Amino acid sequence: MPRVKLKDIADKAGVSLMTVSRVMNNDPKVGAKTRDKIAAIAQELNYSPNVAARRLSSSKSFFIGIVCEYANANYVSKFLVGALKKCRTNGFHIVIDETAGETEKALSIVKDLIHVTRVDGLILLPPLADIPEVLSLLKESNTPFVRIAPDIDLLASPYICMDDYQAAYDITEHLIKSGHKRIAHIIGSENQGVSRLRYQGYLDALRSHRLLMPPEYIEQGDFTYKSGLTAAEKLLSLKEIPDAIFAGNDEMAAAVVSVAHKKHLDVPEQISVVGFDDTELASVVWPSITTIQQPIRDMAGLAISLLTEPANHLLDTASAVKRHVLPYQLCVRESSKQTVD
Amino acid sequence: MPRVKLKDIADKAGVSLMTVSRVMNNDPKVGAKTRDKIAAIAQELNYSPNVAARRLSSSKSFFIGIVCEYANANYVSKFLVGALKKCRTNGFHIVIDETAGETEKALSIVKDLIHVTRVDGLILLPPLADIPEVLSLLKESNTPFVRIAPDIDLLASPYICMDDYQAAYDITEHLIKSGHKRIAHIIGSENQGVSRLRYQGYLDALRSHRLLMPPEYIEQGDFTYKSGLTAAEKLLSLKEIPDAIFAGNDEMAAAVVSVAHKKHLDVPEQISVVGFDDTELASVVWPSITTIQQPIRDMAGLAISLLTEPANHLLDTASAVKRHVLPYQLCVRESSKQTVD
DNA sequence: CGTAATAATGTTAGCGCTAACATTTTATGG
DNA sequence: CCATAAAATGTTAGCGCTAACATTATTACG
Repeated sequence: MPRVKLKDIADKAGVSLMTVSRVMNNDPKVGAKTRDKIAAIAQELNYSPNVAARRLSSSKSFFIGIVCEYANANYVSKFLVGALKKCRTNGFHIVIDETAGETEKALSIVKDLIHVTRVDGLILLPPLADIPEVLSLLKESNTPFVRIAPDIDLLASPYICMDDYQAAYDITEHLIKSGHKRIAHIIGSENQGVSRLRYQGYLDALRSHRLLMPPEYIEQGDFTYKSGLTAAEKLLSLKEIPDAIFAGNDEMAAAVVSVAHKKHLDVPEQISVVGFDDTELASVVWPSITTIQQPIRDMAGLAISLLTEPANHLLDTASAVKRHVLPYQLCVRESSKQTVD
Repeated sequence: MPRVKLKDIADKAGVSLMTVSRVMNNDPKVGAKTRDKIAAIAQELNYSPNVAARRLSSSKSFFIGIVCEYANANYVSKFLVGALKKCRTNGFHIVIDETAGETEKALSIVKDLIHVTRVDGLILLPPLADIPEVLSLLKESNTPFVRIAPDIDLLASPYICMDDYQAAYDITEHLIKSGHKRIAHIIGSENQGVSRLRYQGYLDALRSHRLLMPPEYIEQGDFTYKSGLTAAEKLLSLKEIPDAIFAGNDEMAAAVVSVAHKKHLDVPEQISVVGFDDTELASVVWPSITTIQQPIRDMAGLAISLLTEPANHLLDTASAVKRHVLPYQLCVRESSKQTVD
């Protein structure tokens, strides 16, 4: 069964194949009736365009580049899966490259993607969304790009993120509503915007519930397990220890659980622990950790849509929607006490 | 700078573009001199074929399918990165699909990949490498495929794996050479071949060093953190506790560390702990866990090579090399005592 | 040396699609 | 009702490559 092509649809509709091509590419100058008729036939015949032919005759490459720091970081892999799925349905392909920790490499990678691979669009994953040189290169070269969770120059490009502030607020409130009164927080890396947002969400949730924590309930971490251990040691050595700890991410939360066990504190009976990000770690350890799930796959899908669906005119700076905030999810697991009311 | 194409090379070499095409496709009927000359020019001009054109005019799809259980499992993501990298250099593209736990879906996914996406080759990741129905479907349809770490029907296709037995032997020997005398083992899931191989490697290493462990030093786990906790609780409650524990994977090793801490045992001073797989977890926790690193990216690269490089004649059952064993690496980290000699 | 077989290279016609331009149809307005 | 603009559709050529067949150069051997 040879695949159905434009000609087949054209014959069936009694038009030229060019008209069909126009419909497929959302060219506005096709009559409404013809358009509907053709769309219906295409649907009926289950047409899908031949990417190779399209690529050959158009000036597009149908490649989307993804640049990240470490390609096997957990969130990168989730992102990849989401991106590949979306691409599969619309004929684009993914090229991924990583800086492997050397931030300077970002510039040459992006250059290569633009000039050699000739990507039609680019996605910058954190923390690469915040390199000024890369941003200006992309703007100069007129390459459409989308950033994920950027922290600087928010008008430079469309970007996709989640509401870290609100999520932190919610998870703190979850602790409060479960009856906790002494809630500590371990802040993430100082130089990352999300750490501030999560901290602020925590503070504001407490304030709305008229709770006030002593300053020693706030520890500074850096998103690593080890920093979580240090912070937890301090928090759990206070005269009056917290009855809940909100760690800035899952790594640190896992460390808190580990220290609590060492001190023979039962989680969650004696102390609740919550994290952030819903990494693999959070569901793998025991007790599994209550956390905030970022919609990574959806972010990826949206990023690809923005770059590949012509309706989005990414380069039309004036009209394009810049900010896309996706919903998160609170995953209540075993590490936090359930509401008792 | 428009890309160099076959015609450019042909002109420069004074031959027809067809001859150049033949050289590019390793067609044997090209004279040796011409072949070398053309190859040199292609190299010089830095030619790379236009995949779209190739795809359009040949009968190949230049798609490789990857089927896995959970696309965001850690090893899958590493595999993907390796595969994408290799594909980038040879013009193939990846389509990934997942069964999401429903093994029955594997069959329909594979069917779809073969008949709708029309992949040129397929990669089955564990545990999907061991579904008899899928294997027979693939054989019937004459689709080249490669399996990663299969456990059944080893002649059904080429496959790529590492030497789990030898790696287990090595890591056990690492413990012995560091002066450990009482080494326990937590076996992985009963129904997975690798559990057996790792257990056997452990046993044989002990035997070569004339060590004998009491039967209570062997615990059965199932590769989960939780099963690791249970096993560790038992092992660390024995009258004479082990001075080292080799867990069948990192999840269980992390659980052992956690229980050891709870019992106020210092790792590695009082007890060494080693795992297997080198998952993210192993380097994230503290102390970081000594483990065996599987060469996942290389496996992916090799799998893609096997499927895409025509020299490999995968379908030529008689001649194809079936078994590819890739080297692993022992990653010595903080959780095991260093050799003192 | 000639002729048949074989090896090496060339020619032609598309693959399915889109850009660019050509043509036809429809709307607009005096 | 016709000229003119605008909208809708059609025609043509070619993107870079390969399959299939056509041709030419080389070798083998009686």
